[in-house]
Amino acid sequence: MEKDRYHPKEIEQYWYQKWEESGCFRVDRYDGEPYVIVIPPPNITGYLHIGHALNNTIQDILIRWKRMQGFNALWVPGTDHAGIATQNVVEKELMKKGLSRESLGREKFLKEVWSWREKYGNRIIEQLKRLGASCDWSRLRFTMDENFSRAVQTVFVSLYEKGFIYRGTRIINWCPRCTTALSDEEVEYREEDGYLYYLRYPVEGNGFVVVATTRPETMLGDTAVAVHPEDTRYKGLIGKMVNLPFVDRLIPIIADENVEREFGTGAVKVTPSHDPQDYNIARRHNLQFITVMDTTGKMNENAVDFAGLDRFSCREKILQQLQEKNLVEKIEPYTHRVGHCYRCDTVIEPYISRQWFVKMKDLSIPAIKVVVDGDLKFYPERWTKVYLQWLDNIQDWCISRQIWWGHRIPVWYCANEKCPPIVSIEIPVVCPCCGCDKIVQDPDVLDTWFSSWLWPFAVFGWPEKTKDLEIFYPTDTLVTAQEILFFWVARMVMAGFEFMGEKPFSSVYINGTVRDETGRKMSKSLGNAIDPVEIIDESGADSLRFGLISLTSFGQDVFLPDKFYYKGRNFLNKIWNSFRYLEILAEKNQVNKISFASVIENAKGLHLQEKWILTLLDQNIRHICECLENFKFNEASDCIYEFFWHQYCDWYIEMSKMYSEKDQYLVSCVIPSLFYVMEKVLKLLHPFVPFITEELWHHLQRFVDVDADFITKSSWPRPYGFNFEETLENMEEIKNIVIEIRDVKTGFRIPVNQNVDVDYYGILLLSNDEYRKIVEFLAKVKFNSKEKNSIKNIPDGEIVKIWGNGWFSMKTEGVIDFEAEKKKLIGERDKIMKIFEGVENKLSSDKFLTHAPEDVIEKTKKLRDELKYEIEKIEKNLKLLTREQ
RNA sequence: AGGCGGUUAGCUCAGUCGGCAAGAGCGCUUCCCUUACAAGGAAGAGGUCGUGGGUUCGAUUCCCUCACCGCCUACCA
Repeated sequence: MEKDRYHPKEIEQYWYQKWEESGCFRVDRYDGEPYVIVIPPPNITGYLHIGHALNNTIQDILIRWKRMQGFNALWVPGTDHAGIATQNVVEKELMKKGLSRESLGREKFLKEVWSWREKYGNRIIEQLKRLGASCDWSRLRFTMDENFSRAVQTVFVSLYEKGFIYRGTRIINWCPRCTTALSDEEVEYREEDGYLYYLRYPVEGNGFVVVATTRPETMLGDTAVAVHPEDTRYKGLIGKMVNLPFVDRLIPIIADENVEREFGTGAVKVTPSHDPQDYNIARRHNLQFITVMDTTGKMNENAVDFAGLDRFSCREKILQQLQEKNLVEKIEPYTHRVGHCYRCDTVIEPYISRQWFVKMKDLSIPAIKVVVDGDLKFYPERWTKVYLQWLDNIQDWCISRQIWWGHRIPVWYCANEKCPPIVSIEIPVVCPCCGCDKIVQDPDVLDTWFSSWLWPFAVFGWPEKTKDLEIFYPTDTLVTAQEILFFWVARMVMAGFEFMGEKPFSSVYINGTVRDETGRKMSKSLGNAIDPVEIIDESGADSLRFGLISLTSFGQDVFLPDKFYYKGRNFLNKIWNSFRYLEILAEKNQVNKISFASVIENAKGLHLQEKWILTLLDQNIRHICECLENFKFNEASDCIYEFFWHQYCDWYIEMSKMYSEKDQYLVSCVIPSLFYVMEKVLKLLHPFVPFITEELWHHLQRFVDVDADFITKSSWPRPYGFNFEETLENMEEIKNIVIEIRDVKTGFRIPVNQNVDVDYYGILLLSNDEYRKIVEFLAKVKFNSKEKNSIKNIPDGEIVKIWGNGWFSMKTEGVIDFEAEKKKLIGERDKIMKIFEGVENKLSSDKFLTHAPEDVIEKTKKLRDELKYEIEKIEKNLKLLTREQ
């Protein structure tokens, strides 16, 4: 261990491999209390992005912590087949080779996808390993595994038989690029600048009715014009017919209460096949449904002269021709929300189509109840409301997708159209209704989320009644991102109750979203992403993890600055080097086997600094535990950071340097204490920075008997019960006087390191030999006790400082800049004076004294005294400065 | 249109169940390559805690108003 700088690269690789080889994360027992997390399965097309890094670091912290606490801690990993996304990726690959999905045909295409998956599907899994994720990889699952397919089929059939799944012709969201239906959740709405076009429709007989629309091309499919029944402007028109331009179709003017009188002209064109509201109007009024586009967004034969045009070119052309016919009243700029496909960003087309749906209302009931009853909790709590709101307004779920990659819908249709669909897990040979063998399977596959929602139990083998399922379901904590609360979390809860009769997890921690400096979500497509893998390459996963955790508080979004991981990186280096110090110290003093037992036995005989650091350690252990229990990860990491760096390293380690080599106390108490605290800190840090702590754990074993061969398998620290409260105050005072002396040295250009003589009188702390020696060592001074009155004989060129009821003085280098010092002191005094006056006022107020609680009054009085003392001290120093004593 | 979050040091963020002389990391200033660590050490500078009200002995913290930023829901063509 010769390097003076921590190099994580080889170390991280080495230990991950060792952990896996040694089965550190594998759960192969069913005894003990389980603690289970199922991973939000990343897409097989995915790369690790910063959001994954945060999400999985949190899960890893929880699972490592629980594992060390002795739980039978299982983290189940896996990937999602991501139907549309994966199919798109593979199609793009094929395109490069001049091939297409259609040219290959279904079977060959699926073969291609599987082989793509074999090749790249575990890329993100490997990246998770680099992050340090301690999943049980022997349980790695994939949503297209055989057992998973079985689960999906079972669920489909079961819901169908219960009447929850039905097939219907509805208006759905259609992506003309992916040529598939999407669920409502898969559409992303964005504000876009468009136009509101006011079109004149000739009314049969005479005149026009003007309708406003953002999508003029849909007019070809209009089958009515609707107005509000109470709208006086149009009352006379209701029941009349309009002659629809281009298609030469007579359509009625109807009255419907859902028409907003204030919007546009108050008259709305009705296109039942291409608009959800119009669809509803049409059903109420028995209107005709005319589809004017094909599945790729091109106008079809119903669009007469416009057939074959893309929907957007058609828009232009129609406008042009309408203008030529003088049928455009006006065009207004208009900002509206346009739906886009969440996988390819193409503008969604509302489209009438026959699809499979799940009725969600009944399924949502237990999912609502469990949260209302408080048996399933969200952290932060505010997500409860979002979740419940969505469930309260839940709509039927469109689950069929017109793609090939995914779980094929287990439904067959008989050639005889009168026979009902055959819904079955097993592949049917003949139609059970008519007995003929002319049956074909539904060509569609199911929504990817129709498999994901089974994740918490399907990963354990459901519908088989496995031991895993029995022991590990329900799971404990789900850690996920806000954006899949509806897609996934809510649906998992519903599925959990429906198929397992029990909630799938009891806590849901929603981690914050990582955004860039403009507040946008970080994503690869936006090109604003920080690549976590690059950070791991450069500074190690531990740095990344620590930096992320310490920057993101309880479920709060974060704008990540670049170099955010420097905090972690520097911290690791500090840990590394402090450990090196311990090693060198132990070696120098020829200490091989360090036992802490005798130190504990003799704890009362310890010196101030040992009592102090051990007491602080216990306090911190308690606090960190509390933080973790409440998902306050940043508070926990900051707490260890502060304790380790600014107490242990800055003060305790420094104090250990005051002993000469092989000093009896150093060997028997100081070194054991140094190692004891180090051991506990490594354990406390392990969930956050697993690699470096594992590495050092093995160095530690040269000196200390530890409780496990891997730190990963060691036990979580508990406070021993050191409770030397009184040392805290003494140490604070020692620190304060050391800082004061250093300040004086710095102020008067004495090298902090230079040992100087300091005369003093009346400083109580220094009358204790032990304490005085500590101060002398840390501040690099030699104290000489003086008489009270000798303050009068201090020669020029020496600076005097008041401390407590006494003073100390030291020679300065060269000439003292009295004016500068005076200015500084006056500035300080005035600042404190202001605060003092405020406190005085408070204490002279009867209202304060009668209303405020006792302890606050006491505290305030104490503060006043301290401030008063500070002011007096500064004034005395001012006097001394000009030797006016 | 509703709902939710945010507004604290130059930057990124903590914090406060109301009682601090308001914190951290980075950045900045001065000094130091002191035998664990320059990815370091020592000493500093820097904020009237978004606006305006209210409650209170006391508000950065609680309530209301407004402003700005962001997110999520919603059938206004």
